[in-house]
Formats: sequence, C-alpha cells, structure tokens
Amino acid sequence: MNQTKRYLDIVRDIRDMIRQEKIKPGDRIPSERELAETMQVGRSTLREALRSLELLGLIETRRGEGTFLSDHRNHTLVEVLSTFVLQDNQSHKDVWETRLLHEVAAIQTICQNEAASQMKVWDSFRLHLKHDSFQREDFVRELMVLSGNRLSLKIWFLLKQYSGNPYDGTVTSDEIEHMNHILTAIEQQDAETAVREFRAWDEWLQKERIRNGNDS
Amino acid sequence: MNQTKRYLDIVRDIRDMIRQEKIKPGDRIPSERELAETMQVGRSTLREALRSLELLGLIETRRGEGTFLSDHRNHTLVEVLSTFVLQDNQSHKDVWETRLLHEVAAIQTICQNEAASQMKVWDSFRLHLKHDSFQREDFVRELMVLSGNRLSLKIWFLLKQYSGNPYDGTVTSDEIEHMNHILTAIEQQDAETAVREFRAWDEWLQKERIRNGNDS
DNA sequence: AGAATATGAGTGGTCAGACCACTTTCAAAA
DNA sequence: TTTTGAAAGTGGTCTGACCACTCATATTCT
Repeated sequence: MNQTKRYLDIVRDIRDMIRQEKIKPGDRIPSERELAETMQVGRSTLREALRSLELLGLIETRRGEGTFLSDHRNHTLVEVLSTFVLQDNQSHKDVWETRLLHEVAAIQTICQNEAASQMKVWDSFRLHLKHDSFQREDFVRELMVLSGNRLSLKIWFLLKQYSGNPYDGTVTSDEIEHMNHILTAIEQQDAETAVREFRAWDEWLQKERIRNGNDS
Repeated sequence: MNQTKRYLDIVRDIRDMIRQEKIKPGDRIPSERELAETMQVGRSTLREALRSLELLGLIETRRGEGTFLSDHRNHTLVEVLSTFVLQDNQSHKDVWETRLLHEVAAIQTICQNEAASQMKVWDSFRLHLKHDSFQREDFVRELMVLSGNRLSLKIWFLLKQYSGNPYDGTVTSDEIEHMNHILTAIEQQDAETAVREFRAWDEWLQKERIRNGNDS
C-alpha cells in the first residue's frame, strides 16, 4: 500500500518531533531504542533514517552518549557529492550559473536598500583591500548576508560548496580593481554597474580556475 | 580503534567498486546480500550506507529487482535542500522572494537567447489565452524549462510547493493583460520590460492570494 | 573525609537470521 | 503455442543478541 519509502517517513517524523519538542542544536534527542518504540518501527529501520540525517549533517552521534542535534553544519555531504556526482559539464554549468544567479540577486537587493548599500562594512573591506590579505569568500558571503534573504543565503552556501568552493583563497592584486569597482557601484546604489562588474569578476575567476586545473 | 564511521567506509568501498567494475548509470549493482558478504559486513550495516547513497540520489532501489546506479545523476542537491534548508521556520517571505528570484533570472536568460525568445510556444500560449482556460503554472513552468538551467528548475519546483503552490488555478480575465505584456516583451527580447511586467503580475497574484486567504 | 576504583545502566555500532512483498524467470500445464 | 504458476532472487522490515563506549554512582582504599 504505502509506496513511499519508510525511512523517509521516519526522517519526516523525526523532524516534526524535533520541532514539536523544541529541541535545539546541541541538545540530545531520544535514544534509538526509545525512538523505535514510540514510532513503532524496528531499530534497524530507524537507524537507516538516522544515517541519512547524519550524512546531511543534521545530527551527530556519539557512541555511549547519544544522538544530538548538530550545531555546526557538516560538510561530509559535499564531499560525497563531489566525488560522485559532478561528471557531466551541464551539471557544473548549472550549479555555477545558479550560484551566480543568487549572488546577482543579492547585489540588486542591496542596491535597492539604502541602508545596506551605505553600510560601514564596505569601508572596512576597503581597508582590508589595501593592507591585509583578503579572503574572497568573506566578501561574497557578506553580500549574501546583507541581502537579508536567509533562504537564499543557505542555498548559496550549499551551491558554493557543491561547485568546489570557487572562492577559496585570497584575492590577488589583479582582482583588487574589480572589487573596488563593485564596492563603488554598490555605494552609489548603481545596481546595473555593480552586477556588470561582479559578473566580470566572476568570469575572470572562472577562467583562472580552469587555468589552474579544477578538481573533479 | 577505527574511529571513522563504518558506513562511511562502506560508502567509499561501494564507490571504488563501481569505478573498478565500470558500472554505468542505470546499471544494476550487486545485491545487498552479495555486497555484505564480499565486504565482510552485516547486511543492516551495509543498508545504512545504501540509504545514505539513496538519499543523495546516487542510487535507486527497486524492491524485487535490485539496486541501480541512478541515471539522472545530477541535481540531487535539491532533495537535500528540501530536507535541511527548509527545516526551520523560514519566513514565507524568503521563500516567495527566492522563487521570484529564479523566475526573473529565467526570464532574463530567455530574453538573451534569441532562439528561446522566438519560440513558437508563445504563439500557442496566445491562442490558449484567447480561447481556453489557462493554467498559470503551465506558463511559469515553461519559462523555467526554457531557461535551460535544470537545477534552477528543480529548485523552483520545490519552492513553488513550499510557498503553497501560488500558481494553482486558471488565469482570470484580469490577468490576461499581464500575460500579454510579458509575452510581447519576451518576443522583443526586452528583458527589462518583461521582468517588470512579470513582477507586477507576481505582486498582483500575491495580493489576490492574501485576499482569498492563504494556507501555511 | 577524600581520592581512587569498580560497577552497572544506558547508549550507539554491528551482526545474524528470519519473515514479508515484490519482480523476474522459466518450466510445466493447458 | 499460450497460459499458468512455482521457484529463485531482490529489497524492506523486524527481532534479539552482542560489543564498545560513556557516565553517574557506589564502593573501596588511603
């Protein structure tokens, strides 16, 4: 009768339980034997659901202690995915484009918001640009955060990892000009220019990445 | 001694096996009992590894038949998103905005592509608009498909469901004008206008929805 | 009394064996 | 030749049993 996979139901049930019981990250969830009994399923079936949740980084299990709601998002998911999935070029392209799509949207949102576009964060970035080494990812992440859309931020975070962390590393001297253009345009709330400059940077980054050889 | 999770080892072993045996997408992999024996692990332990792989969309299991390498090997990411991005109470607003974000990007992509923007699909839509009843969703879905980004399409599909299927129902006479404007702009490859018109329609739709009472 | 130790309950990790429901295959019966 | 059905093989589930580990408690030793 019930065609849906059992363990997926359990995944949903556990999620609902967490929500109802108001269990917070770091908290312990009931033991496997307990859960199995209340949900009327065998322990091995329940464990299949738990393994799924664990692989996604949602829970953390410690032998002898228990199972806990994870507080830091685990990255094992991405490792597994990257080793298996990304073979054909279309996937790569889709992921890259979709990530870029979210970034562009974030920039547009920021430019439309006077408060966000005039943030003092940008000044601090400017300082870093001159003096210290500068992590690319910090810049883009800040854009995503300031856009105010948390869902978009999370999707972006996943896509970033999924496309092999394209922002790893620090900015080179070649990139500083790009960054400055982008920052200026944002401060002037000139969305069109900001997006164009960002796209140029992205394109440059992609070529750079290919030049240095990209991992599978 | 062995601190690493057993089932993760198995995941790796399975991956290696697939590589060595040159199993291709769609092919069948050895049965659970067989795998368990050759890998010297219990069947339930092996199954925990398989469930993880299945949740990621890497394999596909069919009762009575066997386990197969998934042939649509990309975009499993989306299922992942559904389970852990949307677990906490994301505001309705974020979901709506993110969906809109993908739709707007799709329109822009289509407008930049001469072939897509001149598709005969639009003519057929025009005809429907005049005569038959017209499903809102058909229109938007077509946009997403024609954008060519399959990942974006799947994310959109999910977001649509999570925002309570905002496109349910047929277009009313009030909306026909909106649709016509959008179609015209697309055919003229005028992205700016197309997006503006689409946003206007979206806004109208949102208000309409609130007026009629929306489910969570 | 205080510190070191031993114990036991509880937990996740693993395994073996047993059914069940289902699909495929192929030989026997029509 | 076609139909039928029995058997083998598959994933799905459950049970009960150990193991390894952690932690709180009680016990013993100094």
